[in-house]
Amino acid sequence: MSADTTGSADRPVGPARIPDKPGLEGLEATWSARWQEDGTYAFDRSARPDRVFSIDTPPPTVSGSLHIGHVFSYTHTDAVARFQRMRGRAVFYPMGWDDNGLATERRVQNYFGVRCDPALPFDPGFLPPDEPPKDPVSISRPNFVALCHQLTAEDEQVFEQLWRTLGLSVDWSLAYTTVSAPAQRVSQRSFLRLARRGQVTQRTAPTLWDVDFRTAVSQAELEDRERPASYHRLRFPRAREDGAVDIETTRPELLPACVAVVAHPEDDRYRRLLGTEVVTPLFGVRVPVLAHELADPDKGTGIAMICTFGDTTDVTWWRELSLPTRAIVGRDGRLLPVEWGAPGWESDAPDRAAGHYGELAGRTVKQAQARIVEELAEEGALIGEPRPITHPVKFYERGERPLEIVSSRQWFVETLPLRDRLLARGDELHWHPPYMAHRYRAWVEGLNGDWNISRQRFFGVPFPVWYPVDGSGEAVFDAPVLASEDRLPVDPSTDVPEGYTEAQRGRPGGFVGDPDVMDTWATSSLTPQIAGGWGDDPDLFALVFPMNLRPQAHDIIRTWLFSTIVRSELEHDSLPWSDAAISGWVLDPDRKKMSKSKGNVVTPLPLLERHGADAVRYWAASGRPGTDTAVDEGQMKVGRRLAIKVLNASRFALGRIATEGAAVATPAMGAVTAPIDRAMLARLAVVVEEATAAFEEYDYARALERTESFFWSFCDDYLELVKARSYGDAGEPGPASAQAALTLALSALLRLLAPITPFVTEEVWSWWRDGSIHTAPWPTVSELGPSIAE
RNA sequence: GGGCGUUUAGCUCAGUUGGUUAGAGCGCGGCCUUCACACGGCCGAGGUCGGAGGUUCGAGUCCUCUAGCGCCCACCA
Repeated sequence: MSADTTGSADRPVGPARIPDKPGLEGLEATWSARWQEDGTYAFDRSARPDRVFSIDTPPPTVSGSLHIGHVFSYTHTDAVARFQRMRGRAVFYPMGWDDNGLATERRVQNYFGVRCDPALPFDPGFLPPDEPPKDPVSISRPNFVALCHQLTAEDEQVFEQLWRTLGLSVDWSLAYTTVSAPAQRVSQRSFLRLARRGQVTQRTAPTLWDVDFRTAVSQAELEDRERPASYHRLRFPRAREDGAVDIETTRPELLPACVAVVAHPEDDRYRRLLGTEVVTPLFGVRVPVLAHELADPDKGTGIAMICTFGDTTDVTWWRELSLPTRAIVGRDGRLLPVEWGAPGWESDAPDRAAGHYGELAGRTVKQAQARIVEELAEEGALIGEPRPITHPVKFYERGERPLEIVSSRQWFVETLPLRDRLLARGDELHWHPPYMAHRYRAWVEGLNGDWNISRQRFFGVPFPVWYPVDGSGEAVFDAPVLASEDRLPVDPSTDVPEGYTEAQRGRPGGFVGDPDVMDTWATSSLTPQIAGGWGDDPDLFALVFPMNLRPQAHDIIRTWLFSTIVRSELEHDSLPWSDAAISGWVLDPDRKKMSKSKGNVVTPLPLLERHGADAVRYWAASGRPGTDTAVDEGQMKVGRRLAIKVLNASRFALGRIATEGAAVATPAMGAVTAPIDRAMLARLAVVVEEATAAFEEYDYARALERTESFFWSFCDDYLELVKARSYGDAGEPGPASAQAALTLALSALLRLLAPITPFVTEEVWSWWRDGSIHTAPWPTVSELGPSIAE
């Protein structure tokens, strides 16, 4: 910065600092640099705990570009942070980057044209190709992870620059990333503590599985998509009696995995069949006819085939009816080989079963379905034509093919036993707006399984766990060796458990590392602990935790907000924060949801360049809490006009109240004598009260609306009157009262607007005041004069 | 199937315990370039507040029912 910023005492005061033609251009660069230099937003660690206001800032995923939705919700948080800071709070406002996880892997794959092959050895001299080649280059896991770190570091620079341009008042010295060593340490420490208390356990269980990414996913990452399907009516002969039952299914390819059929206990059509057996067509497998409440008499023929596993209902039936497992879908989504006649695969006609199944094995489920329908038709087991329907199918939210359910070994956080406690925490949390609490409650009440935190991926926080290898070379998964907390973070693929040497890796009598990484939410759910230095900086953590505010958008209530409450409940027996402020979505100008596939994503940088940060912030702050808001350049133009008005009105007002070469003095109490001035200040006092109350409830939009409304009438009416009075019209009160009132009003108005439009208000403040407006005290009614409050 | 939100001027939205002729901005029409502001100012037209019923002296605001839109959740036979 130039010399005039080095010390306020040397700067000229009064009107000399006011430019002749004030403008908005360049304010972002000037003031963001100045704030950084002055440490304007630095967290004061010496503050008493009750003076701290801590914010659990959402760490944006850096694998991709920021879109306007980020600008929208981060502006809301920033406005609240600025208000609290001016209220005298020591604001703990960090920024995090979520660089951990599958999103980063995908970006690295596309950006560099590489693919991770964990079987390859590390290549210390590897350099990525200049241009992504047509066929991806296979590289080792350590090389792949290095590229992930490299690219996310570059992305983070770009993001930080955007946030500075937007004017976020974060303390950049507190920045963290979710894949950094400290974050991994926190994540692994929490995992180990849960594991030692039995709150995270490992088990082999039916797992939601994405066959393209070849990883488990959790319930929170599911979404339903409407997909076409067909009811196929299959005829199952009875095993010992004459007759048959017809069963409709949309997944005939799972017939070889059928382990039972099920009807509702009250369904008279099937009651007499309960306890008997039927035989699967083609495969000749005898399966029992069972009763279960979940069987819906109105769906299909009212009797359903239970397969391991076609959907989550199958899992429920399989578990509650204690059924055997006949798994046929592999991790790649293709049908596994099966030895018909072997234990578990008994058949009345094993050779025939093997013949039919031979047509299916190795095919994808889709191909297998087409083939088995032909076989069923040839056998005469398919009754009538398949009947097309449309129904909801579960997908991984990032996936392209329907999820399968495969049995696999995974780590689970035991969330189901916590349900009641989690509901109580949801009631305890202050939601803004309050109705957002319903989404959390609906989610917790609908939980149907524990939280699977294992992912069969590469870039993420590894499990700090090894397994002994027995004499025959098999890993003993039931006897995990947990890392000790004092050596975290560890990577079990390169670090060695205590008591072993690297030479024993993978050898009989030796050990193997857990190959998986944690779900990205397993780490993101610890952002209050990561940002607060849990375990590493106990004084800081005690100061900031539990945090005051979790700001986030409503789409991740079931993931981030929920999982953060789970972790805090298990680790600290408390809420992680007292308040949650939930932002809406940004819609495109036609009020459609933005998505990459639709190509309607709006990027913020051109808008910031065109309208200025204050204007974009104004648009964002006009969107009420929790309300979906359309991108509206018209609103940004209004914001820009407001910012320009602030410049010009302030220039005019300061020209009236300052004298050449002298500072603008704070008016003496009682200096405002004229009724018109007192009336204006009285109205302003109401605005101060309303804006303060609104901000305290995180309603930045109401605060802005009240302030802005007053500001325009102040300009249009009051300033015009002052103009007339100052020009010496007869019979008007003298200028002293007007000058005092102008001073008080301008000062208060600038501070009321400062959380929303930080650049222009700081600029004007600098014309006549020392120090930053953003650390100036929030306006009060009493400062406007002793009698105004009445 | 259950739940939440929303419906006010052509458009985007305010309207906080029910109270005089329902507000703003954009857009539209008109006027104004003299000393804060043309990246501007001023003036104007424009709404039976989704629909039906109810409570009340009085309803955009409260209650019941109902319709449209959006979203969340739910076991996909």
